[in-house]
Amino acid sequence: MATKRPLTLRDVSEASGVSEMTVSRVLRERGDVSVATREKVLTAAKELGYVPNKIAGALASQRVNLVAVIIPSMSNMVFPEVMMGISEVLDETPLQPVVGLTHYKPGKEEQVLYEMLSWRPSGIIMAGLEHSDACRTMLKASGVPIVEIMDVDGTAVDSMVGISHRRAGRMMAQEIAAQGYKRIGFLGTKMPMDHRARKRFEGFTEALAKNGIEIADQEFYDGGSALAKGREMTADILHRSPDLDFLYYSNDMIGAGGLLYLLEKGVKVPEDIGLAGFNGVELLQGLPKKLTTMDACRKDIGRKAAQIIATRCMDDQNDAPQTIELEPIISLGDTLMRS
Amino acid sequence: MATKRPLTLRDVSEASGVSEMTVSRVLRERGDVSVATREKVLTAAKELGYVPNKIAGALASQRVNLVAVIIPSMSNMVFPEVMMGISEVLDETPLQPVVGLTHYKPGKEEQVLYEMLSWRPSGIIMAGLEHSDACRTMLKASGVPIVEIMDVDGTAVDSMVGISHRRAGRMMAQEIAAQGYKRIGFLGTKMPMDHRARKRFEGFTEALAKNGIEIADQEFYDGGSALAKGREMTADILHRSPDLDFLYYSNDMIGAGGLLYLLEKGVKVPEDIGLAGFNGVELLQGLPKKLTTMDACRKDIGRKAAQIIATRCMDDQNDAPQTIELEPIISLGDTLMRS
DNA sequence: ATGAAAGCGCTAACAC
DNA sequence: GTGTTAGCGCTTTCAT
Repeated sequence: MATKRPLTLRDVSEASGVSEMTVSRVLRERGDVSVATREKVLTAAKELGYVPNKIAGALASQRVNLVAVIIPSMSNMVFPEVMMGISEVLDETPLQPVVGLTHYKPGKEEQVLYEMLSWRPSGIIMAGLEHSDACRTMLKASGVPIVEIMDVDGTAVDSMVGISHRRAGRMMAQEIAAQGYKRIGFLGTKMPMDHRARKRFEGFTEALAKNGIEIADQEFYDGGSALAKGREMTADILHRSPDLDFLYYSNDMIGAGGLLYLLEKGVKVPEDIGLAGFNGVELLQGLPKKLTTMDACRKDIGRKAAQIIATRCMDDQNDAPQTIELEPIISLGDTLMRS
Repeated sequence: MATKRPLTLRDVSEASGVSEMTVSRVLRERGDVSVATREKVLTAAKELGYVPNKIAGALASQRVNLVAVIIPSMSNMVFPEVMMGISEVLDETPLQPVVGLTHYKPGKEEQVLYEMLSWRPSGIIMAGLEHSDACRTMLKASGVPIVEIMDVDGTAVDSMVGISHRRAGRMMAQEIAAQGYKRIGFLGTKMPMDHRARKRFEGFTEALAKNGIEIADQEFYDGGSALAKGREMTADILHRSPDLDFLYYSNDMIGAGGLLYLLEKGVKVPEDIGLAGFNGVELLQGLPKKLTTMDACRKDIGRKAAQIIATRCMDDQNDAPQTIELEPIISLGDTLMRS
């Protein structure tokens, strides 16, 4: 089987005896075409197995129905859910998401953005608000709608939709302080580039301070199975500070590990030690006790972001930049005492 | 801020006083260009914030360094790992992966493939061996290297790399029978389109039969949190068939749910009941007991598939189709007795 | 080492 | 309702 030249419109045109232009119209369902010619064209195209060349189409029409989605990672459960929200909305439009991963590295982010922009997407959805100057410049120069997602604690290039992680941290601290916990430990990741985790932590300590409480101890991890790390870190921090009465985890996975560990040890949760995580992952439904956590409205964020892009691209309404702040929802669970 | 026309090569050409052609050469690092002009061009390009238009570039050069990766889903931990293997290899080349999701629906698969082909990718990596006739036709007509991954029990359009799921099922059955378990239950998903799970089940029952054992009971689920479903299903099947002494789960997540449930109930695992799953997810590291499972070599599959595509695209060696069968590795864990 | 001309496969804009 | 013409922004090829 020789490597064959891919089929072109011209091939379909010749096979059907209709001009290239009309073939193009039929295939794009644009403009009026008589039923007879339409049939001829469709038949010819199908028989040949013709697949339109979007590269040429995009160049000619100056339109690419692609939305660049730039996120840190796909492996921690949080972004797949955002993606679902995005797809749900874009599926109703001719737009298609294309994702690029940054792995929380600013350098990679810049590179991925450049790469994406070189395909001239119709819109951009990007996680976070902190980007290099180069990124901001490219974004502004792109001339397409941009939505920064997940976070609203900062300044957006264009639109943003997310939650306030500072506020989320404060809310959880309030809840914990209100239940009378005093000796609080914080367990998180070692990622300096995870700005949202950082903001949560800042809000958390700030609200604790207002209640006259200081973080008693902290522990950070890096890589490996989060569930296993949650166990280890919990063991370590309690070994070092046995008098802790509450553990705040920066994500649900390590929280779940901690919970499993404490339960095995026979520690009474939440009486002896209270626990809380962040994110509301589906996994938690299957745990022996429901971990107290906070839902970051991930799917909703995806939906809202996609909606902004879609209306701006389709209706071509050059809308003003929007800011949508969603309310993180606390899920009390069974690992925090309730008065 | 008026919507600005995106920059073109011409803009850089004018700004630097160098012909478009030479600018193009500098930007692509092809052909000899004097250091002086090179500097001029680079400076101008950076100052303007020029981003090359790949659409035009691809059309002119008839080359698109994109590899289409078509997989069912990103949310069950198995494909993200395959993606890592793919990226790892493609990162060393000019090729870039672009993923499309089928959600285990043949109709969607066809649609996604068509969409992808219309961008004229340099290669295609596709999960599974069972595709509609339309898909096979498109694949063959595409004229680019194709690697079907995950499974080798069947016929590939071109190359394939994966494990034999039938064999994996047989291996686990052997192990279970060898340990003297007799009353075996199977718990899986309701997905008729998950051919690999089906093949594992077939191999499993076949090998059991050779040992004079028949599946004693089965249970299927559909949607929801896999961990929670694992609990429910385990409760249900044991309620119905209290005499079961082994449970084989079609994936590790429901297996983990079952394990957690049984441990809470005070059931002795693996003495009273043995347990096994499939896939070797990282999560398992944090469980109270290590679930017996089988590693499907997902990352390796990704790597090998990407290598095939890369060599065929780059070195342009029109290599013959390859078949690479990887060995699934059984991980004995603590939920199966060991003699 | 640099430039000019001719397309790549399609669609916008206009004829008819 | 259908066809013609002229590009889209690059790269290839060939001159210089």
